[in-house]
Amino acid sequence: MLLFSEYFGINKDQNDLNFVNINLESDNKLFVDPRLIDINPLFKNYSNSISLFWCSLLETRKSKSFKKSEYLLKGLKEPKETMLGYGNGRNGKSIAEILRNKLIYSINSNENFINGLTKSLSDLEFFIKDISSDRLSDMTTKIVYEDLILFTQEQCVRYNITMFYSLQEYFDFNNFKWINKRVLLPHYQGKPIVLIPKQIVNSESKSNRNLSIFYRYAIKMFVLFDEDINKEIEGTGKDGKILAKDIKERFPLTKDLIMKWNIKYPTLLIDFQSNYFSSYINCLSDSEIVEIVCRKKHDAA
DNA sequence: TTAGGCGTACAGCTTCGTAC
DNA sequence: GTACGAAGCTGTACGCCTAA
Repeated sequence: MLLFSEYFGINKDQNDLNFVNINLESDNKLFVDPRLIDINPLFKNYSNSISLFWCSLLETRKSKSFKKSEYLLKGLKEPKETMLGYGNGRNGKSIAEILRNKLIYSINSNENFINGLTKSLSDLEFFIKDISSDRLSDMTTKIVYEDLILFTQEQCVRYNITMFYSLQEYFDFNNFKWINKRVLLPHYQGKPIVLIPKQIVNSESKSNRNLSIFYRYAIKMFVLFDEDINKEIEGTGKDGKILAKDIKERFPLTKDLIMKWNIKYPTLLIDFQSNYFSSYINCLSDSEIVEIVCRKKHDAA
């Protein structure tokens, strides 16, 4: 294991660094979480960029501009330079290559998007199959890539790290275009590195539990009180009371189901995010980040 | 054929409800 | 008030599908 700080001669621990002190020799199972960006005022710029990008994507649906949708999504390739997520560097699959058509189809046909029941990019993971923490992280990273490059350059200046020019693609919000530009970045084995602020990353387990939490909330706060649905179910509780487990058995968790419930209960997602989910959105501690980055040491052994 | 990535099942822990 | 069982929550491991 070779940490970024070790390679570049920074004599500091994760607690003293503003960025994720990545392991340069393998993947770091950390994910950029757009919800952490939204709640942290330090990253207002990032949050604005994500909102703007998301609104533009929805706008292409209204104007039926499929080519523009394709254009916006084509730049959301896996950012290998961050070395976060699954399998960076070898067989990483980009959102642009695999899911572009599915995303465009969903945005144009899914009632949750058509009727404005989804408010942000992060909601994609609830309603579109094959979109989970990793791809959401990739998309978010690419949308705010210019800011991340600037952040990396600031850190390099602070710690006196030599940077080299490399060609990087990012979204230019002034002209609303993907552009390729030569930018200065630190290099490891000839490859550029982009640093990620430590306050916006989450762990694999925390990122992947969101759908389950939403499912449970929907049952507890909406489905259990839905007389139409309850007519179909035989309760196993005392005096035939319908329990959450009865609902779960009758309606196993799928993204299609979540999509249907969100249409059936139009306030479900808003209630969930404003009243309940906010308590689950916490950034990782320094020790948790270190544990995840160092865990790879054991996996690789 | 291999490995990444997602979905899901399950184990273990915590919380809640009921009976005494 | 306490003990015990049921239900709920969270983290993790595994299986399946798909792309390289």
